[in-house]
Amino acid sequence: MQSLLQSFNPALSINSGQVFLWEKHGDLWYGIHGDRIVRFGKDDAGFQSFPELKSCEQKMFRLDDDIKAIVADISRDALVRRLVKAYPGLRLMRQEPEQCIFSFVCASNTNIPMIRRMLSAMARRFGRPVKVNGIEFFTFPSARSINKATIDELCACGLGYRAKAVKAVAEGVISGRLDFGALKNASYEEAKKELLQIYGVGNKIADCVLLFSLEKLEAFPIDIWIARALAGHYRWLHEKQFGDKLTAHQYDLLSEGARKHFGRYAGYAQQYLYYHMRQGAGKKW
DNA sequence: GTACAGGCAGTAT
DNA sequence: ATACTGCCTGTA
Repeated sequence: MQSLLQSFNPALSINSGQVFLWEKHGDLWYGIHGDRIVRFGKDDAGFQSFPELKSCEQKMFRLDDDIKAIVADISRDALVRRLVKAYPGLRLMRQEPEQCIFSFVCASNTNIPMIRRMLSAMARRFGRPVKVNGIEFFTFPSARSINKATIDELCACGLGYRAKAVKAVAEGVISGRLDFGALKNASYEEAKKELLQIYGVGNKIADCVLLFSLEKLEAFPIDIWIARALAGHYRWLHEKQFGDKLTAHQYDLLSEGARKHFGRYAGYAQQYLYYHMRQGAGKKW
């Protein structure tokens, strides 16, 4: 178990587009995890959360997963088998549902530096300041505090037209219409259907939330990069050839095909494919 | 200037 | 049902 934590490299997870609010100061990585700041370093530095929370790293880094069994399962695919070996520090992380859904609603039609900018601005404005090692951080704002903000205030965080969607998510959480506890217990299909009801949440964002925060490891989010990977390496999944843009039908077809092919841990496989596609592909950060 | 970036909802077929 | 289009904002 401990060796897994030691082999974790936050930079890989950030570049795999699953978390956005991690930054490196000196030799240490700091991350915003909901209402807490977490700190991660190699060896002696270990892991710490502020305020302290027992077993926080087990949860965050999914040390409760049977990673051996998962890797064995997804390694039935030859490409994934190769990538698992190539990127040993890459891990799927377990996020807090609220931070996760707000993050990915902001992620639509933009890029990682912009997402980071938006989320940081929201935290600075609506989060709580916390000093760790003399560095000031801001916790991720609660749905309640986001809901109290006006559309204009959210726009001032650089959200643009996404402000309306962020507000809709906050209202969903406050009203109880969006119940993450219930979604965790529901099946993948049921939970996805519920998420798709929320304004601003489509196929891709729903799958991200399901995979990263609602324990649906079969979820297989398909963005432009995964679509390219599927077109390049898994052409047989396609009914016919198509370009970069994904229609709803194509998304469903590919997503279901991928879940069938990669199995119940398809989401893990997706992380490796995504990271691989971004390698040397003109990253802008 | 303009193309583009990790989608979405609204509208037209 | 399926395809097309506009959209905030920042960068190359």
